[in-house]
Amino acid sequence: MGEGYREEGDQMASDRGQRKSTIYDIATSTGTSPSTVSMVLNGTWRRYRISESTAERVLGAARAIGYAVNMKARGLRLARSGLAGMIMPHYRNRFFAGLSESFEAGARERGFCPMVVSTQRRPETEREVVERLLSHQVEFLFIVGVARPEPLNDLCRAAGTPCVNIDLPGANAPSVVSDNRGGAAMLTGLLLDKIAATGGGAGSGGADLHFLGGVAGEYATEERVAGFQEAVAGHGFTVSKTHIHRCGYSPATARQTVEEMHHRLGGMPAGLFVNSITAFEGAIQFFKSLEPDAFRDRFIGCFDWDPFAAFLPFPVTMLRQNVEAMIDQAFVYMEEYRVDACPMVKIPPQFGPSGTVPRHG
Amino acid sequence: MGEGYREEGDQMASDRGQRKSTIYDIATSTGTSPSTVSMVLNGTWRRYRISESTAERVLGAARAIGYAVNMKARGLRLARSGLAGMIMPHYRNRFFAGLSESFEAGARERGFCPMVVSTQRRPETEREVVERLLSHQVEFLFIVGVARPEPLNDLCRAAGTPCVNIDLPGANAPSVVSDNRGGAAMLTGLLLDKIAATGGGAGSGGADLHFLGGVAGEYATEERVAGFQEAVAGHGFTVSKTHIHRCGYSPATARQTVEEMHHRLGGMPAGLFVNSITAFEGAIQFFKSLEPDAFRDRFIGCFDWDPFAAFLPFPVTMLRQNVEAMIDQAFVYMEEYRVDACPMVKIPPQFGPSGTVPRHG
DNA sequence: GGACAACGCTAAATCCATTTAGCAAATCGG
DNA sequence: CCGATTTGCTAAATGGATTTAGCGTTGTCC
Repeated sequence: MGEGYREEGDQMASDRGQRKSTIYDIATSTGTSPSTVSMVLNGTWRRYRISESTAERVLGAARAIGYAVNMKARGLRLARSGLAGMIMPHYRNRFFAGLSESFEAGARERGFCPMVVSTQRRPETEREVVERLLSHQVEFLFIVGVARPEPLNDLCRAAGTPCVNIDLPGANAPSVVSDNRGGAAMLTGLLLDKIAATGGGAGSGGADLHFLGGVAGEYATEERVAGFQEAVAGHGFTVSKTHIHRCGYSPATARQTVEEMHHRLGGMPAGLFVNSITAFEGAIQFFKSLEPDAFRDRFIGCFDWDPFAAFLPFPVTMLRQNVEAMIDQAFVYMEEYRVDACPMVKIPPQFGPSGTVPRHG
Repeated sequence: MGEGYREEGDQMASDRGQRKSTIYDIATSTGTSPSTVSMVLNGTWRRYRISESTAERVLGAARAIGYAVNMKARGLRLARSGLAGMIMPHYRNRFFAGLSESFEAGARERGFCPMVVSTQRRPETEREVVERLLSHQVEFLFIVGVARPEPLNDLCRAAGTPCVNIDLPGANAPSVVSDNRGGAAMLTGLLLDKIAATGGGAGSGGADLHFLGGVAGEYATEERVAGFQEAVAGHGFTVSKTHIHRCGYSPATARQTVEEMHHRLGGMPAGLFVNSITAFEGAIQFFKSLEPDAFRDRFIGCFDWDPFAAFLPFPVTMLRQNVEAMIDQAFVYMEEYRVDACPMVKIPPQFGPSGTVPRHG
């Protein structure tokens, strides 16, 4: 074969209607060759001594028909897709929504088209989506909030695609997580201070402070429990295992757990450390049934942030994970990616609301 | 040219390291041709009389090297990218988060890889992102919450890509929106009934019910104002323009507006219709400063839903837009897309929480 | 035994953009 | 006026998967 581009004879291919226009169309209509068109559109034409007048002619024709490059073809040729992938459990809280938006901004800044897909925490979906993204040749992949990211890391490695774990760490890729332990210790310390200031809290050496939510054995939960216990011990209290309720993340079980706790104690504890916004949602479902007075001198902390939770009828201290810093770090890891290096960094969370809107990108 | 696939002589191309594996690799390693491999991997091999044993051999080799099809190449050949695009303002509320997740589930069900990109309501970003998605050959595009979608619709039309507007309608593509007018009338009626039941509300023929938030001239706002007024009139009250505060969507201005209103009235009105969750966020910033008693026999409604807002220290009636139905309808429009038809459908919103988790996909 | 079908597979064109090697014409130097 | 250079552009290969047309071999049937 090798007839190159379309010759005279079928000039009017445009009557095929909705076919997308290509550089061949532009070449025919301007009486030039596809190479010329490609060079002009890529801005490399000066280097190949295409004349100013030809360049203008081509550019004009391209604009006239609203030409847009076919990234499929370009990507195939250049082995660069221009796609940046990220998977995450869902978008239904500020942490994930913020990660998503920061990622998109960062990807766009770097000239990629962001591709975020949610997987509803289903391992099978996670795997399928990663395979899909890889087959679309994403140039790197951020894996957010996956309990066991190693199989996904391996998939990426097999495809030669850099990846970074975010929120939950994994052994087979660089990981960026919140400083769960430090943050939990900080929040716990703050609650203990508040309790102490009101003169309450110490019953027979143990602090009247409970930990609610999370999954036993899960990285983030155990880190936070450790920070919690560390702070409790640091304040001179003994640590009681019975004060720690790893009841999962679902609002329903958190609600039930907090209700039972309330029943057992005959009222609210002096302090409550809630491990996530979803557990918090469950807790306040129960709180709703209590008198406002039940919260006098009671202090609640939450390792997550939501604008509405800040306006509840009792004081809540919220920890906001530093979404922007996490994403920035993830990009750094991605840029210096080597298959053999799997560092892990812990980003300190911050108190209070502060904006979740990412940098403009 | 035309040497087809790699001949003897460079069998060991695999020493090039990280190159992704192709059907040519499989063909060489199994002693077959790329065509055969392609047919086997696509499941069309029986139709072309490939023997069972060859098929097994090829399949085995593919699995062994972890072969994944290159969607770039396939897409180029088939003029089908397998990509489904959606743009939306952001993910920071349940409405958008829900749309996003429903879309992803629907796209996956239909065999597409979803590609959701947020544009922060910046028209320039919207345009850029749409161009990008089109150049990646998305097979259709959902455009969510864009004030003036027509230029984007035109871009899609030029590319021969079907698109559907969601949340805010546009003249140049099918549109799926909430029944803003009907929903607003429903919510307004409910507030008026509650007010009437407490015996309050009627001051010199006008209802003591205010409308807060939204942008003058914007489609959704004006529809909701119309529904609001319709219901007020329907209850036998005269409609007062001074009760309608289109103060935008930002929490800050909503807060200020509601504060001024409170000052002017010397207290809370009997009813308050809040036009969006962000305006609501601003309003409760102010409410926080009031005594709980200020809300006795006061009724608040919000044309949006958030799980936390439901647990505030005063009753709020929330309208939840029917995200799943909207996305379903959008897929229907997409499937029966014709460039000349631009229908619009209004999906009734619903009271109360109900889940935002989309169908499993 | 010769025509024909069935079988099992492959060659080659195609999708579109990129890029290197190189061709023909114009210009220049001497 | 001839060889050398510059100018302005094009041919053709490339990337990976798909798909139609068709090739060689074996088996069947009259």
